[in-house]
Amino acid sequence: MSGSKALGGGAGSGARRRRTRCRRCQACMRTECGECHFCKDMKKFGGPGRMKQSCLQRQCTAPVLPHTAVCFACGEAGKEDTVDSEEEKFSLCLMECTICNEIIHPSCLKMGKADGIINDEIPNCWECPKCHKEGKTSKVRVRDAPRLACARGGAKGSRGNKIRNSKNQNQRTSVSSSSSSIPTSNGGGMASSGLLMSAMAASPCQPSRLAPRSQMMKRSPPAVPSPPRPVQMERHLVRPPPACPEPSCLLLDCGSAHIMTRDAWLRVFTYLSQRELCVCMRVCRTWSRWCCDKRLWTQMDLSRQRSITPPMLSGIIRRQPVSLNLGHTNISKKQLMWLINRLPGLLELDVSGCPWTSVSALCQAVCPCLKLLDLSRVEDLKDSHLRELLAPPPDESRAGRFQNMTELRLAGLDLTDAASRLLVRHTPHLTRLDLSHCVNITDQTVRNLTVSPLRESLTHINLAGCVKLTEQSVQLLQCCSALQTVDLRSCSLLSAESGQLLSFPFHSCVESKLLLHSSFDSEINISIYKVQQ
DNA sequence: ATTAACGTATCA
DNA sequence: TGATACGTTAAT
Repeated sequence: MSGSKALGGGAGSGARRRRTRCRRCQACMRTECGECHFCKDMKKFGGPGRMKQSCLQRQCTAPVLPHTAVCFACGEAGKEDTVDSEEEKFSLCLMECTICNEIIHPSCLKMGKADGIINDEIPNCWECPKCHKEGKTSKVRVRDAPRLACARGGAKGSRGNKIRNSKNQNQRTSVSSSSSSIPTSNGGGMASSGLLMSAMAASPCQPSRLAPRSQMMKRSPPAVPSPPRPVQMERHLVRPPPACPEPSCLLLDCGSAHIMTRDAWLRVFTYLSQRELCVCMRVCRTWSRWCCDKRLWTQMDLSRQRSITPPMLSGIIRRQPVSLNLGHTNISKKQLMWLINRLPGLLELDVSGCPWTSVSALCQAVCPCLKLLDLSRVEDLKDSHLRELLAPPPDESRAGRFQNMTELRLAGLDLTDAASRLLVRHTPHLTRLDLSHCVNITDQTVRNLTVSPLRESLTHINLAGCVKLTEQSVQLLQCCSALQTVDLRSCSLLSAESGQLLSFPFHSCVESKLLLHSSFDSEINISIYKVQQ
């Protein structure tokens, strides 16, 4: 059956309108990847065209009401473009209720608009005052979660179907995640709502109430107390915020705009820690939006968090970091897969100290942008796993999935010399390589690296604690023309003199330092640094 | 008329 | 329960 027949039983507004692309978000602006499951199904990519789904990289983050949508009360379209103030714009835009599906101008409501609960993640989406007053909120939240969540679809069919529908929705934003709801660390599927980042200690409020709307400078609690959180929280689609969160200024009680514009506030916010940003998010709805600006969250560090929770995951997606540290967490495979597939702009990922059973999620990920991957001390990571991770899938003759990686950290792994051949073959742009404390690698690894094109690109190499390395390695490293830093500390077979063999060949090298120190009486540690002016 | 793809039914 | 199929809607 089609979604068009999805009538709100007792909902009053009739057929639910199907949402459509905004055509403006980053996802909408992308071209089809041609590689994902859904692209491969498309006729244009040689598939049968049965699935009829959009490319996974092109999942709209802000699906809009169709432009044929009209107000249930007055029959007219959205008229927000005819006015200037935020307040008036809201009154005259079309809002779709996630519970009864009714689309209406808030100004056309007889009962007043202040008790509606706006869904910040999707344009023109709220729980209308009528439904809210009738107390439908929490019950519906559990059972009709799909519609609440993604503002698409949702026939009033059987309960089971509704749950499954939500899954379909979420699958659209993942490549191969087996779970659509936000996964819990134990692999379960329970999700929670909101932007909360409990990992960041402070919990930003869910700024979804209308009532404090005209008093945004005040730190005020929500005017309407939140309904008690249901035991099973809704599953929903997590969307990143727009690139420049609206509005552009704060409105004061008198109706004029506060002298500090969004851009000015954003400059102030750049001086705050992530913890402080979370506090600011509780001030008001506008600040909450502004503080979600991804420019404030380019780096997110959740390392050593005891558990990675669904709110943390949605918080990460909302902020779209460029650099993400998940080192030494208990993140599950499902969670990692869910995350990675929703962070198309991720450049740096740290999963050091996590179990390979979780990290193996990367084997199914599409992250062509990734520049830095830290796999140090990943539990049970072997050569074969590295091959699985770096090599292209067997059915494709194309390049590996980390072709553009420039920095790889493999410290403390149980790798052999075979691993270096994988690096040479599948990470051709590597400039920084950390193999420290890989105690099984030998001179052969250094030979493999230095006879390959990597010889020209490697600038930093860490071989500290590789106890099988001999002076041969030191000699081999001499032919690396771009090398700036070599760490050979704790290589117990190397003598102080062998360090001197490493004469840096580049002209820019003004000084090479040979640091000798001894952390253990029985061991000579050599560290050689090139110091550039 | 054509294309894209949403939302739900159904399969495995 | 995840994967797949497909009628139908929205845009052009």
